[in-house]
Amino acid sequence: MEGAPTRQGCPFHDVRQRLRRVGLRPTRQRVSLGWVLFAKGDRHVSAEMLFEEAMRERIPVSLATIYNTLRQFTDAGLLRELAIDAGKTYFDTASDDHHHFVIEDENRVIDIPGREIELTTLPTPPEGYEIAHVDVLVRLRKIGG
Amino acid sequence: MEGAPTRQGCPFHDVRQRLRRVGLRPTRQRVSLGWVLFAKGDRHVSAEMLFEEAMRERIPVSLATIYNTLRQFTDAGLLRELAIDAGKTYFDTASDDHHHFVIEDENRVIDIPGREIELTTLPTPPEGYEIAHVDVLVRLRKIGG
DNA sequence: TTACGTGCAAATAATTTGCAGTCCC
DNA sequence: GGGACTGCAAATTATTTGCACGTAA
Repeated sequence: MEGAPTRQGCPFHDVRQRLRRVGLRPTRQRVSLGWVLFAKGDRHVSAEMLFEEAMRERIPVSLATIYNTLRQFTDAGLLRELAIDAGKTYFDTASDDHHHFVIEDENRVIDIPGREIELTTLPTPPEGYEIAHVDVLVRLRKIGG
Repeated sequence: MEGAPTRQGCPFHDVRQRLRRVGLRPTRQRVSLGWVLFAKGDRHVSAEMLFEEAMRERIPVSLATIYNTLRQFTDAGLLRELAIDAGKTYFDTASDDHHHFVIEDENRVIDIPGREIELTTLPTPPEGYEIAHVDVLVRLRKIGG
């Protein structure tokens, strides 16, 4: 287990691997965006937010490519679409099993660690359907607000 | 219980009352739309869906008014906005405490009777915030689909 | 009467798409 | 080299808004 030659620590390398594994060609833009999204733990981003972050990081990428990339990553299972409020789409780095606080009016999303919420019983799906995923959104408001 | 003089049964009358109670003038359009929305049990509609239904029912109303009315009803607490998929807004007749099945790809929403799902523990909100509402979305996919 | 509502069309916002040029394998 | 990818701008889709006219209190 020790001294193995794998270089897990290199985020760029990891991202390339990850992209290849899901069948996406690791291009400059995808690798850079993947690095922004995956190298810093869980993220919740909208296209606009990711675009601004990319600008700040001097990553040369167009807004259209941001949209396309977010969709491709989502289709590939690297991201999950978060339905927070209609009108704007958010994406969540797709770790298994956690839910979200959403702050009303502000557009902030905060992870709820998986264990802090628990469903006792899952409902029976209608005939011919199976459960793909369960989303729990806990909407918050400012006290006194 | 029997032969009481209240006329609970008259949907139009009920809707007028209801609108007045939340401070909305019971105009022709609002009463008609309220009737469509509230007289038939729980509903999940998008603006487009409500508009088409109104057309079928020969209710003279413009799409802009549908949007305005849905927003006004929501602000007044008669409806609740449902975050299903970004891109399109759905509204839910705001009964207390139930959750939703959402069928992937199709845009269908089905109520989960309140009792069929149960949260054991609610997570602790961050300092200064309180829980306004909990939404549970159970996403379904066709078996074998 | 008079402020509030409604309809229409134009405006805005978010996202997608077509196509010419660029880059990875 | 050749097909996959990107950027730009134009197109599409969902929703909101401004303003003249209609209508409930």
